[in-house]
Amino acid sequence: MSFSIATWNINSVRLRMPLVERFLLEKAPDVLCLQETKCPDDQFPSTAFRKLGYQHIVISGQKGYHGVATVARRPIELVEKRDFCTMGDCRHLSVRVTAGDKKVLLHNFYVPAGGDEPDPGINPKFRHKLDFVAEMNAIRADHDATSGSVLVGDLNIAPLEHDVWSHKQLLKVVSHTPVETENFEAMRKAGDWVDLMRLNVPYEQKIYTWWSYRAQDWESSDRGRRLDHVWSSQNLASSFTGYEILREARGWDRPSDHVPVIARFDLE
DNA sequence: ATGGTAGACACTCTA
Repeated sequence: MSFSIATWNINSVRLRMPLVERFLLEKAPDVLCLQETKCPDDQFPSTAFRKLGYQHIVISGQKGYHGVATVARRPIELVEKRDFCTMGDCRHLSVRVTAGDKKVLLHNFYVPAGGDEPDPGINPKFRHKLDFVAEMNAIRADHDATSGSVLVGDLNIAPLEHDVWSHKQLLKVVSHTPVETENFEAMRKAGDWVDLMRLNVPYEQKIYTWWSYRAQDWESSDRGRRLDHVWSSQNLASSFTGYEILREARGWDRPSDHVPVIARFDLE
């Protein structure tokens, strides 16, 4: 059976519900993980999701900032909402979902952006980001014959040279500094995660999921970064059949600065 | 080298 998981930093789920509807109607993923919902739980647009067939909803939201939500066509069971760095931020939730012959533990992450100054000594937001990634070392790609793990989200780091429009020009820009990219890749490998978006793609090929709001013309300048990620355990990587970055969503009316990524699996 | 845009919420923060 086919099984698909989408991830999208929506930058206010209430404001952009029309875009979410369009996306779910066009692409119909089994599960959608949202980040930056900016919405307290009691104001989450659950009714709209249910009408679209996404009847199973797990949310971790707060007023004004951050917030993650996972919605699905099939039952999902909350596993954990973890408070990384004990800041009280809503930046993670994990659920369990059955797909074919596997029980999948699905993590939805929103890693701190880290501010502008890439110096943890003078910028507490950057310190927080590094601490958060360090704490993610505890999140492992657990799997056995009947289970697997997936980790998706806005991880706010573009780890590889061709995950940014200009490696050289971004080496001192938060999201692509060596301390971030090195710690990030070490953390991914420590957890035995497979970077599915790079699995069958040449190293030199550019991959972006985010384009700044500040560009005069995001499309022609195309100064993007790969900040959104889809990882899985080794056993699910062998069931992975491909993915899609919905670049066109960046050109929709009043868009998020991130676009959806949809990963597909074929399970027994 | 700089400043550019966007959203929430209530004036300034976060991204």
